Amino acid sequence: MSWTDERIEKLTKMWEGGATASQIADELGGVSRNAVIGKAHRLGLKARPSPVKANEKPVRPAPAPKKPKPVEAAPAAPEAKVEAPVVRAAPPPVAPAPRAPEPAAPPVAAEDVAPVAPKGPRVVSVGPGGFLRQGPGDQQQPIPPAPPRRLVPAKPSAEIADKTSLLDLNDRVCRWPMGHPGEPDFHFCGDKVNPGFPYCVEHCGRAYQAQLPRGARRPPPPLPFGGPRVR
DNA sequence: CCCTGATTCGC
DNA sequence: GCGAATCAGG
Repeated sequence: MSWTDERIEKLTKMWEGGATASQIADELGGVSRNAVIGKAHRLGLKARPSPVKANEKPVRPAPAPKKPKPVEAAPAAPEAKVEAPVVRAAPPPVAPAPRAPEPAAPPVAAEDVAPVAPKGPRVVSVGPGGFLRQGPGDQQQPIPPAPPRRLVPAKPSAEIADKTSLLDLNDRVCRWPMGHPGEPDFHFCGDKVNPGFPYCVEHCGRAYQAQLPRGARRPPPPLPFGGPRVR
């Protein structure tokens, strides 16, 4: 298989959409996960939460037992890089994993994104689109989490006709997935986004409150309404 | 073990 | 440029 423009485009969109290399690989077909990653890097679109890359260590002493690297003389500058904790709204995956076995724990790792003071009285804020946000003690009857995977299409009629495909995604349309990738009628919501968010108002309502279904959820995600997701 | 992405390097 | 092999963390 060769990297045609179409395949590259699909790879790019899925990669940026948060799909894993494996998902992309067997979605494209004919390529391995490694091929996808390799291509992604060559395209210059790396930079995504890597499980391995989280901590940045200048470790490069003896990685290759079989393929030693000849010379690497680089006196590392004694610069301790302290990454400021980046606060961002937690985005559910654009392309839900069809193979994910458990409905539990979709995207947000609480310790990942919650350097926020859990103090304060009732906090009820209103998002740009008008949807309400719950405060810490404000455990409103939790709407069932409803992770993106078991959604029934909200618009039964507009299935094939004007569905928003992966390639139709842009910064102005809602990226909420409807159905499962790979299925014939899989598409995205496609409504106009709630400004500043990757989803429309309706799905913002789901995306940003579904994360505290369990009673144990103490810290509600920071949710800076100023500017999540810069892109 | 499974998964993930990153990197290397022969082709 | 490509991707298997490998590494390394979760």
